[in-house]
Amino acid sequence: MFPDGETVAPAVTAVFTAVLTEGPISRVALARRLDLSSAAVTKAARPLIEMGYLEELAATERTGPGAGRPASPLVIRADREFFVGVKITGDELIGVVCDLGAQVRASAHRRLAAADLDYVLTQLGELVDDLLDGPGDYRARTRRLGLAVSGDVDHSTGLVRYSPFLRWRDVPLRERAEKATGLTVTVENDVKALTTAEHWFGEGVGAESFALVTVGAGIGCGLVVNGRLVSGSHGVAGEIGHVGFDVNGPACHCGSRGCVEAVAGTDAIIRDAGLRFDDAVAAARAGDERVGAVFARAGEAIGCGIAAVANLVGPDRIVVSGEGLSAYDLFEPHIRAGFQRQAFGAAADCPLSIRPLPFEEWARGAATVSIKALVGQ
Amino acid sequence: MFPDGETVAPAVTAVFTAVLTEGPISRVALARRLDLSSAAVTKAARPLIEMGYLEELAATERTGPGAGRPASPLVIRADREFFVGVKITGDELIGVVCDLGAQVRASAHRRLAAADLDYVLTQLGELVDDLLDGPGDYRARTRRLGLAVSGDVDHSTGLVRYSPFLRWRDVPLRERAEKATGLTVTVENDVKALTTAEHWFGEGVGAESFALVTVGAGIGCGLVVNGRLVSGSHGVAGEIGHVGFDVNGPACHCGSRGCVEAVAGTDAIIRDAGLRFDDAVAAARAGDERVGAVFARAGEAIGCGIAAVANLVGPDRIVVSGEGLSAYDLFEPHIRAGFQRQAFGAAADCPLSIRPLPFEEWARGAATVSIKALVGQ
DNA sequence: GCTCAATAATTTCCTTCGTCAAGTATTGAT
DNA sequence: ATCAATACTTGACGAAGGAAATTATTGAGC
Repeated sequence: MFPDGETVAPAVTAVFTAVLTEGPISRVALARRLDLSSAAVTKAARPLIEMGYLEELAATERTGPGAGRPASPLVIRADREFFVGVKITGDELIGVVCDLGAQVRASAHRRLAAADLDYVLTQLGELVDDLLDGPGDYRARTRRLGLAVSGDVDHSTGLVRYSPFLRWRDVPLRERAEKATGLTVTVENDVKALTTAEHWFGEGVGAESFALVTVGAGIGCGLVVNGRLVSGSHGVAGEIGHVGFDVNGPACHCGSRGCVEAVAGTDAIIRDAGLRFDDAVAAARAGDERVGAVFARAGEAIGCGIAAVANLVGPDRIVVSGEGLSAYDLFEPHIRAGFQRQAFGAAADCPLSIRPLPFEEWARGAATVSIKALVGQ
Repeated sequence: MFPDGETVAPAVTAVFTAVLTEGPISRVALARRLDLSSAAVTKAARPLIEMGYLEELAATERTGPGAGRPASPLVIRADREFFVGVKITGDELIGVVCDLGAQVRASAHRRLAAADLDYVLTQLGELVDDLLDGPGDYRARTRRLGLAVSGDVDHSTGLVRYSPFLRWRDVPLRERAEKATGLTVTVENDVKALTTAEHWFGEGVGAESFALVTVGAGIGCGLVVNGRLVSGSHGVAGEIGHVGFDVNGPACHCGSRGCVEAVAGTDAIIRDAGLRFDDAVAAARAGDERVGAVFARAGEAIGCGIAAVANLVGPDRIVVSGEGLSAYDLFEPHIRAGFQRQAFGAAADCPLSIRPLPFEEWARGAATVSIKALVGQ
């Protein structure tokens, strides 16, 4: 962690993380929040301020009775350090530079003509150079790169065990990418990266448990329980797309029938509508009832899958997003209906945010993972 | 914790818990397991031995190369302290006395003529007295009572928020039961209690993540993720019974259709077989194909529900149990088939233990919760 | 303006916990 | 016997937080 890999006290990590995700926040508030003495917070904050990661904000408006010394809230110095995040897909690299507050400062992408490792690494190196040496002069203050890859990824070793889209097996991606870029690299599964981003910097802030559902070609889910990301012991977790919806439904590529993904994945919609995805969206928007019903059923299936998550782990809040939600307007009410139908008891009260995914969000997730690595988590 | 509520060092708790669940185990092995120095283990073990909770076993067979001082494994002194566990149902109290190793030493039960709190507490007091003052002389070495109740229970305050079967709402059960019995009381949801029992003393030992599925009138599920029990922020978690199975299936009491419970709960089987549950079991065993198909479909639905858990959280292992599994032979193959069908990728490799639930197991779960409370968790 | 109560932050001192490194204990092999 | 190997114990030390006193900064009341 931090400039030269020194280990730091737990309280320092805790304070940094809390300011990062919940700042600006005063020392007393931190002490309450983290169950520490205010003395401990003062001590933990000092080195962070000295290293330039935090700064004190001028006291602003008061909250309490009105008497007493006003708090001096701590905030991140967002431009203290920058982070590169790159999402690697089968045919494209999407890269961003984020500041410490996970705000996107620059972005770039490259089409990939192939998926073989050496070629991808060359392209990655060039993409990172483009980002860091372009306008903004980020190079000097950037040490870390986060990579987001779909599939089975061992975050702790940086090994890509298996990525179907890239057709990679047991690729030591961290090691190779560090050589190719000269940066300290962190590798994570793409959905988990996005989940972390949303948990630390998005709508999941402060949640003890949280779920992020991505809707697209596949339907996935990242899970935070008891404040920690769920990994799944066999490398499988969050496969909401293969929760059952209709035993008698259409065959799924997984071998079963009627999985959520077999009803609501992009391919399923193309199949049921008999149109390309964009055309189906257009038709439904134009009022085609038959195609509209396809989206309705798909949305309902997604909602039922989400309800399964709510029923099983009971998260504080759920965010639904993904490139499939470019057709947000067609899905949204049906996702909610499916969720309400299937959520049991108080699970139905779980707040559900449904919204399309901004471009670059996946790459921002990758950058977030490298911020998390800086903090040492 | 411990004789007089003193707080103890984290390492002491860790060592005690590890010996409890994984003993006999030597100090070096504990040090490796808990990522502590062997010196720390020595220091943590000492007070536990002095208080009589642990003892040293004579060194037995050797494992390594053969040279070197043999290890002296630490074990629990199971009879150091006893724990009462009582499962409270709408019409019965089932109580056990367990030793520190969660072995049942005595058991008793009482039918309940009503479910009103004062009456139940009176009966509870008498049941506890029967257990402690009967043969075995447990009274002197028993300080704790664990209570398992179905429904929404706040474990930390001992408040029963809502229990449908008992028709209790916001009952301060811990407080009242402590007055009625003179013991230190811990209250927990019944499925969570059973899950803890299995995680600490049963087939879940050593698992970082673990699921226990109970099959009966309702179908429930307890979940351990990252070593911690999952609570669910709205008091809902583990509602595997209301995972979707068949959109077009029979109406469920929850308002949806085709939930696992609506197909595989005891009531559903009675409905579909047109017979009382026991008669249906007999008919299926006698080869009645129509009734056999009812069990087959029910088992498959349960298997799909379990697969949803495996797909979403990827536990190290899953145990399926419950009073419904008195018809174990009829369910088992179909549960496995449904699971295999719906489990995605590596999730299908998750070990599945399916077995009927011994009588008293629920009460043993309640006792386990009080053991956990002793250890301070 | 001065004093006081209220709240925030800091300082100083101290306890606690766990590590390190050195030592003791107990074995099998030569 | 001696030695290597492994298990455990001891005592000195250091890092991390807590408690309580102290300083800082405000508004309210006079």
